[in-house]
Amino acid sequence: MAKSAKISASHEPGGLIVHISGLLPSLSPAEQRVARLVVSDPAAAARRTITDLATAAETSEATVIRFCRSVGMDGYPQLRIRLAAEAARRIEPPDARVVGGDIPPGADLAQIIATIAFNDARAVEETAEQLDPAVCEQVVEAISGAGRIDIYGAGASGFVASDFQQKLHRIGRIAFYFPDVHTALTSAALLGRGDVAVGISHTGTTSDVIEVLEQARTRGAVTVALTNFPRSPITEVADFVLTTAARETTYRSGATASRLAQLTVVDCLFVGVAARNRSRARKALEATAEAVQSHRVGANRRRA
Amino acid sequence: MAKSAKISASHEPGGLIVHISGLLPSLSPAEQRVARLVVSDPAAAARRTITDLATAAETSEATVIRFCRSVGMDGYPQLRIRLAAEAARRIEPPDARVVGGDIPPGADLAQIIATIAFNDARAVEETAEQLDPAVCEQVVEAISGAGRIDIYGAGASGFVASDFQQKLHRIGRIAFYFPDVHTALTSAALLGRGDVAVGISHTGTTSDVIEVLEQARTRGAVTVALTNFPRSPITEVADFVLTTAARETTYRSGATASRLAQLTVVDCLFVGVAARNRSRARKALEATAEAVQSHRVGANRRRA
DNA sequence: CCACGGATGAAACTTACTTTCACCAGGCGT
DNA sequence: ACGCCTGGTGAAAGTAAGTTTCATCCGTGG
Repeated sequence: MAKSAKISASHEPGGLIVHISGLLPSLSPAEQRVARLVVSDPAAAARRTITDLATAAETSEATVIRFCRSVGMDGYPQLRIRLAAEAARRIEPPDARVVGGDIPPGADLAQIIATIAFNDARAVEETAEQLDPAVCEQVVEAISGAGRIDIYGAGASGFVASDFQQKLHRIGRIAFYFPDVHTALTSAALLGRGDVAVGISHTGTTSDVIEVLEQARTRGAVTVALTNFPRSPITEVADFVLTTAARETTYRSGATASRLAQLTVVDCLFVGVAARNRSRARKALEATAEAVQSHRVGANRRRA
Repeated sequence: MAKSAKISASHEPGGLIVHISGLLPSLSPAEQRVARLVVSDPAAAARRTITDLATAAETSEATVIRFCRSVGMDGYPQLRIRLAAEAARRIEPPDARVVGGDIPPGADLAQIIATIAFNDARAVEETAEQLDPAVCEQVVEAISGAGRIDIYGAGASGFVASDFQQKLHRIGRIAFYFPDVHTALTSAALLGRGDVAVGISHTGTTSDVIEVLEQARTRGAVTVALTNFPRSPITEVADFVLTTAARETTYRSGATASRLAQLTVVDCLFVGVAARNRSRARKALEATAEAVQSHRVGANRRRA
């Protein structure tokens, strides 16, 4: 009988499988049969019931239990769980993800999905990593104390601008979004010290947005730019620059990754502002949530 | 009736945890208590016995079993094993990241940013993982061959709907987005066989969107739902159901993670459709890009 | 107010797991 | 060679875990 079982069992380093095959020779014949089954296909073993496994190993349940104890487990259920975990962990490698930026012409949908998700998630993560908390802090402060917040964005960035406006509005801040240049310019002309103007442009070259931001600045408002390119023209008219980190390659997947990155930044600012005044923000949010409640039908329910 | 409903239950790719949190709202109160325990700490749950878990969730074993069945498992042992496997796979969080859904009151901006980005990125990844390529394929096919595509979405989901509309429009598909119920209903009434209607609702309970989708369906259009909850009412009026996997916790970070997830799905569909006819799509995209060129100022340049 | 249907837990029941124990085979001292 | 000991083993008993059934409760709508 393996006397060392107890000892090494408590340690049981690296993988459980490795551990088992290590002390395989020290096991009794019947236990070895069990061990071999387990080692050769941990996942399958995890799925079996003790009786099942015993039968497969041409032995009795009692021996399986003994085997469990021999390898340092409390009992069969524990072994089962450890086995499942082990098996799951070693399935990873065969994940041939399509990491390359572009999508090959012959790609099937599954590949497309994987690629897009990868890039999108990446854009979000990398954006967060390079965001300067200090700058964010200042922007949050400016917005928190602003008399009024104007948000500009054209085309795709317009959605983000609009989203930001809605968010701020929902927590009781006075925010506006202008889809067209003329009303935006008009509004910017009315800004003053203590107000904030936010300009969103992925490329940083959208003349409409730049123009409006410039106008706002000359009126004394704090200007904030959100763009992917830290040296683009829009940064020249902004007091604070926040950048996204989407590395769009082709037109193709196009705006989405950058959109997500922009939304993430907007969300950070929003939460930052909301966090400054929890109770007030919470109250406002609850009120707005309640307002749309009547437009919801009976919640999720069991299907037959 | 949503064909994919049953499938998605048995399909249940991606993460089991994600899957569970998706149908959390469709569970009964007692089952929800169990679900929350499981989701919040899968590894711990895997270690518990059914009686243990039941006690912790302040309910009976019977309810735990019911919960197992509700999420598509045969019984408790299977759940346990899957849970263990799942937990093992997500060895991810190496740093003391604030992975828990919520942001602590005292958090500073850097923490907030990290948390948001983490959750956002996660939502995107997990959404992609659980997306059923087969369903996507069918939706892409329907859209590719559609005479006309109507897209509905209210509030936050409206942005996504609008984004989708714009994307499809840019590659030459005839797509419409309606911000209000009445025009949407009017339009839906004019749909017919060969047309496609897409309804977007995070909760899946937005009555306006459901109503419009239903209308579209009775007119013979193919209906597609995009929601976070596979058993929500909207799925009952959809021929195809696509789900996102954002596990929003509190109001707080609120809509953003789900928004990103929705956009990702939309992007996948878009690319899928575009891929069906590369040259035509490329040409359309180039034309539209050129159109806005005059609104850009001299590209990125060195700062003084 | 009652009928209805879903949600729920107590208890009965089944299955899985664990322990006990008797048996067997081989080693070994006499 | 004979008993006697020892570790390995499975049958069976015992215990705990998981599953089903069913009566009850509670909110909903007629």
